[in-house]
Amino acid sequence: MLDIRAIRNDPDRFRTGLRRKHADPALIDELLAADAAWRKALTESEQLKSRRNKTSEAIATKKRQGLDASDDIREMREVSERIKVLDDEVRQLEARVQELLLGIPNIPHESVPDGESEADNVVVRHWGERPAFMFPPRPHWEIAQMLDIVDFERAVKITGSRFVAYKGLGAKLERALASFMLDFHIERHGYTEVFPAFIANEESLIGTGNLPKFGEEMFKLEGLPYYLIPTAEVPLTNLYRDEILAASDLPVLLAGYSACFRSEAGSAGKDTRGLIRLHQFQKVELVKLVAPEESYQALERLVEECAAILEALHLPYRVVEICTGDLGFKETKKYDLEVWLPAQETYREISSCSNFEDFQARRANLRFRREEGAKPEYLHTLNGSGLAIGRTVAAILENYQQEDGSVRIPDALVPYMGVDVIRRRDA
RNA sequence: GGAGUGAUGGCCGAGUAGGUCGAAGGCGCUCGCCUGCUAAGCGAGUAUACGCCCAAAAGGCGUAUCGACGGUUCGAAUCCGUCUCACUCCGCCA
Repeated sequence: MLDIRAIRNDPDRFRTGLRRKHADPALIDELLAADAAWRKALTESEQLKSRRNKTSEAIATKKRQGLDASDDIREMREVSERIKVLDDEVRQLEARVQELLLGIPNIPHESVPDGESEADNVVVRHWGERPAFMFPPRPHWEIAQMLDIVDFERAVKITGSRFVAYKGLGAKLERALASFMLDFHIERHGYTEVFPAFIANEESLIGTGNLPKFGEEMFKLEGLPYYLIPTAEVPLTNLYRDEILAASDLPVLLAGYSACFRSEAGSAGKDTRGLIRLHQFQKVELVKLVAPEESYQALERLVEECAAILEALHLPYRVVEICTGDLGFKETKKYDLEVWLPAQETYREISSCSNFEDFQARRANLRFRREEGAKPEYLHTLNGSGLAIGRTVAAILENYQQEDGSVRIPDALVPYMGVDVIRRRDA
């Protein structure tokens, strides 16, 4: 949520920001109109209330002195009627302002490269060497099927398409990756592990910016104001909702493992095979709550922390800076980490690291005090996937595959797997 | 799921035959005094949000807030209704 006062003071800055993001700058004018109407009604109502308060006191005084106050009472009866009508109006206008405010996207940071679409994103750097195969590399779903570590067909019986069941060493690989990533971030980067609920209420989803605009992308529980979380970002960011932290509490660094549920996945008919695009996947998510002046440095650091996992697993990747046109609803700046998938000969997003500045903090009322007695200020929130586990499995299967169909386990993962290679049962 | 109790300021806790209650008192905190140091003691201060005035800060004015929403009333922390949450007991359960 943007700062309404900042918008009143300098609407052009926000119109420009929205234009850069290819959002409609007229949203600002609509908001300002509603805001002006709200303030007008509010002022009128408050003036009447002031009058009523004074007169009510006068009535009390008169009655105590045994004087007649019926004229005042008759008059205030009318004033109160008018107040009731006005307050209805005020409530509606205020709700309108709030609704508009919740629907306006965040504006890009000045450092974000301009661009129309995904095609204009900027590759910042590459890491690692792509494996050279002496045979045509197989796509990960073929490898998984050959090794019998993911059951694509049977899983459909349980729920439907776009769900899978990991089996045997595939299931263990999922589990190993989750443990490995969590341990890595906790031990090396100072995160605190949080194991959150996978169901969140509407307030939480408004807090992170998933509601009110993106309800269609989530699974909602029937008859309840609850949703399956689309990412652990939701519970982690909301953990301190409506709280005022001390400056000494910052930065808050949270690492959480969760299943993530996305109802939109697959609607475009892309990535119909394999582990890339599913209605449920697991992910280790990193969330940072930081002082405003530190958030951009924290973002760079976050990218490195997520990249460190890929490096530990020796998976080639590149870092992409997202341009203004491809930036999402709530972020001011975003980097994607894309891992190399040899069978598709392409880089695929495996992590997304964003700064939201105070956009989520306003919605979730996340504040801190610089010092005892100081006025509370909104803090800045960031998050990054560290990493998406299904896509990491896919990347390991494809990058570590061998000609006979077996897959080596990255050294860093061997202690967690207990084996250094996954072979076919009949091999 | 059943029964009951409760919800007041950073915390504890008064206040219900409706009016001068943003709300006693205590604790905590801040500043000052006192004190060889600490503690104690003494004094003063100590909520938040929003709107308006002001170029802005300082400041001033106003409104709202005693779980939430709605009602009664000229006027509600106090009366009525609905809801939410917390706690206790019982039942069920991994």
